[in-house]
Amino acid sequence: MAPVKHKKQPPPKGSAAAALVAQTPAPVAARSSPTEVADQLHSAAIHLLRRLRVRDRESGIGPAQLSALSVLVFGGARSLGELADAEQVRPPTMSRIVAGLQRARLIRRHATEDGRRIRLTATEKGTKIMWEGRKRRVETLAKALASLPENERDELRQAITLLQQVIRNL
Amino acid sequence: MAPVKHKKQPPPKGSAAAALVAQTPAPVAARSSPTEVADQLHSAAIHLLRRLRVRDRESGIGPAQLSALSVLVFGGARSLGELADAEQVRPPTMSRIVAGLQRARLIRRHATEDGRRIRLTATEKGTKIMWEGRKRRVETLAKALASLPENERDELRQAITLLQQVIRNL
DNA sequence: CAGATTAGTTAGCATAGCTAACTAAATTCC
DNA sequence: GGAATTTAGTTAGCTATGCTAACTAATCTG
Repeated sequence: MAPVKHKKQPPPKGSAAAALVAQTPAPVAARSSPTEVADQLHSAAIHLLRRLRVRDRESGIGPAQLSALSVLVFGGARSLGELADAEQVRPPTMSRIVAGLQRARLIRRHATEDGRRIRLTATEKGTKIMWEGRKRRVETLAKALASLPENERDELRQAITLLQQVIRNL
Repeated sequence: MAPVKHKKQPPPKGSAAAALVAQTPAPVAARSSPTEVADQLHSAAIHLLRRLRVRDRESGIGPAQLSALSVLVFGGARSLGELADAEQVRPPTMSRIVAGLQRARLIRRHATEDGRRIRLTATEKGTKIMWEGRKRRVETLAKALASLPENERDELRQAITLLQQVIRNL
């Protein structure tokens, strides 16, 4: 990707690009206080997803629908309320997301014995699209990851395991 | 692409929470193929931000406004177009975000010699709110991070450095 | 100076988030 | 057994964010 050159600019007080990732106070002696790690982690997560989002758009499905669908595809069938919980979203929001997914024939609703609840499952089409989307996303990331030497990639994987623990404690 | 086997979880009887983080194949012999690392990283980033979003709502500012404001506060003044680039968003979108921020007195616009461009700066109020928001966010994360033993937290910090490189290569 | 380019805005559309208020089914309780 | 309560989902209506297309205004180029 080209680094978007602007013709002539009166330097806006410091390169715009520099501030992008370095949204943290000072790059001084790197310490591991929870606060610093938290800050950098938060920033990194934001920028990571912002980049990947671009690929996701190719699916033609909105991010919320995509994420909900992924739960159904990779996590299996569940009710609307459960899906809302999983996505940390209110029931009315999930209701609309589900309606959209159904309209696009990516999921199906089934009745259950409990007449209030509905069981949601991914369709063939939904499953297929999900896998393709994951493939695109992961391809992009994997390409960038491939430039790391194996041992560093291994460190990263190790750290992700820790990160998953941290997230569960959140 | 490695067709990693997924077993469909039969009954979603398990708490919805279970599937939240475990949207990845199997906790089998952990390997470090770019694909697997990419997949887990992507999933972890999504869930991390989803949790932190909750705290962000307390600021009463939307996520896009908050993110744009953070660039101005921590990265310094810049033009609307630059801000749009930084946020990976189209100019019309940024135009509206900026309008909202201005309406809330969190930023100010200034004329430049180039009559087409505007210079955006955070106000006192905007700066204050941003720091408070960052504090809340980071507090939440830091608390979770604090439950890690120091050496693991150090590993994590180390890995974030790698991650930042990866993101730049994205 | 005329035309092309660049910066931002306006209009109009879709998705996603929320709360409040509703319907319908199941459960509780007298 | 039937009324009251609780639970699951939907509908309505608001705001915020994303987009493209089409516009205005300023600058640059030839």
